[in-house]
Amino acid sequence: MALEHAILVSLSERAGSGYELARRFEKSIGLFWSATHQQIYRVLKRMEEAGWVAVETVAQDGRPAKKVHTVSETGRAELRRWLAEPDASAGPQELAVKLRGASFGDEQAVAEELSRHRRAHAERLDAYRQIEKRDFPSPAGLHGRALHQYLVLRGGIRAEEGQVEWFDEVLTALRTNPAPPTEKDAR
Amino acid sequence: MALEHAILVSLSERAGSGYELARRFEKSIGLFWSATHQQIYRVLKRMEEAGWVAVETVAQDGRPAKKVHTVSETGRAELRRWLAEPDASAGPQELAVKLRGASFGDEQAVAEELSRHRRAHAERLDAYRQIEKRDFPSPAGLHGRALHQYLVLRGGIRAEEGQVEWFDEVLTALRTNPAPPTEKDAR
DNA sequence: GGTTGCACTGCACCTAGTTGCATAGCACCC
DNA sequence: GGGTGCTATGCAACTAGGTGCAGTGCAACC
Repeated sequence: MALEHAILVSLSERAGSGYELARRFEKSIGLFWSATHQQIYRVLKRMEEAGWVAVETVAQDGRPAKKVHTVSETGRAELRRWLAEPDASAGPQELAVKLRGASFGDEQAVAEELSRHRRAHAERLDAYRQIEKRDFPSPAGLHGRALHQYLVLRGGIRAEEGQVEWFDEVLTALRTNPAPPTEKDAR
Repeated sequence: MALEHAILVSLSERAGSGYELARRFEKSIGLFWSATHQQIYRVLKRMEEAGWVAVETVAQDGRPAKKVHTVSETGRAELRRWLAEPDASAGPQELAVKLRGASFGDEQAVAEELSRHRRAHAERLDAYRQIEKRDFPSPAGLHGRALHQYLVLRGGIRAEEGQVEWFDEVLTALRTNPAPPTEKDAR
């Protein structure tokens, strides 16, 4: 599930402890991605060992000390790498994480990845529609098993339509309002 | 993921070997549910031990013998139980399996389960729309990080809209063309 | 006659992720 | 004085699922 990268995005937005991350994942990010504190602690440890994050223990009064994790330069590089890397098996959640993290890497590369996925979903949608035409030319009178199968197919069609429309909305918006050039680009 | 029940539905439609199931899951069912042959073999074994399926080894000429799995009365009972059982944590795939298998149990109970989920998705959609109104009152000029976050939220909204519309299509169709009464009901 | 591919089963190992529990101090309520 | 609940970390055990590999026998291709 590439939880590592979701955490990199979240920590890039704001440094935090495992506990804080767990709470963020319950809310904003967790609306479309769930992770228990256990999983987060384990992944954070792995990321620390890999040098993606730096850890600083911060004492607090009245509560246990927390370990604040900050993304290191190595981590930033890894995030940039992952953002630009094509991944045909990525699902909507992964793509949402990539989009959400696009400003920490190359927005244009993320747009291209989304464009590739748009094509794949459009093809699948087309395949579904052909099945619909072939197997259910007149769905009005269906009932029982055939109706159920038809309705499941309709669900697939609706899901793919929604996906494709979303990709179009995203790609249009990114083209209309691209990220401002960074200092690096300006040099 | 309740692979057991997806297999029960598939085997109820037609008895088959592990290999055949694996190929079905690549196609029709696998459009929205994937499973490797390994996982299927393991689950079939478990189901056999639980008495949900009966196994018959069928010799074939020119190819290895296959083990044809047939759903037993215990398995049919389990499927009926699962179909009627409310499950708040069920995702679209699980619900699609329930719908696809509805004719092997109580169609009305499945409709009620779908109706419950419709409500949950409608509530989540509402919550998303409020976030949209509050945090992005005028999205036209957004760019960079804020734009990315807005577009992810738009994805959530579109997904929930699509879900709710699908539930409505299904519930309307089931109400308009309900399953014909079974012999059991007629008694 | 050798390679490739398909049908069919299964073992062994690995990864990701969940659940249950433990610890520990403080705050707040009754 | 005791229960509940929050912040904060972590271990141990379990489940689900994927990957890699292996064997058998036939058919079809070149």
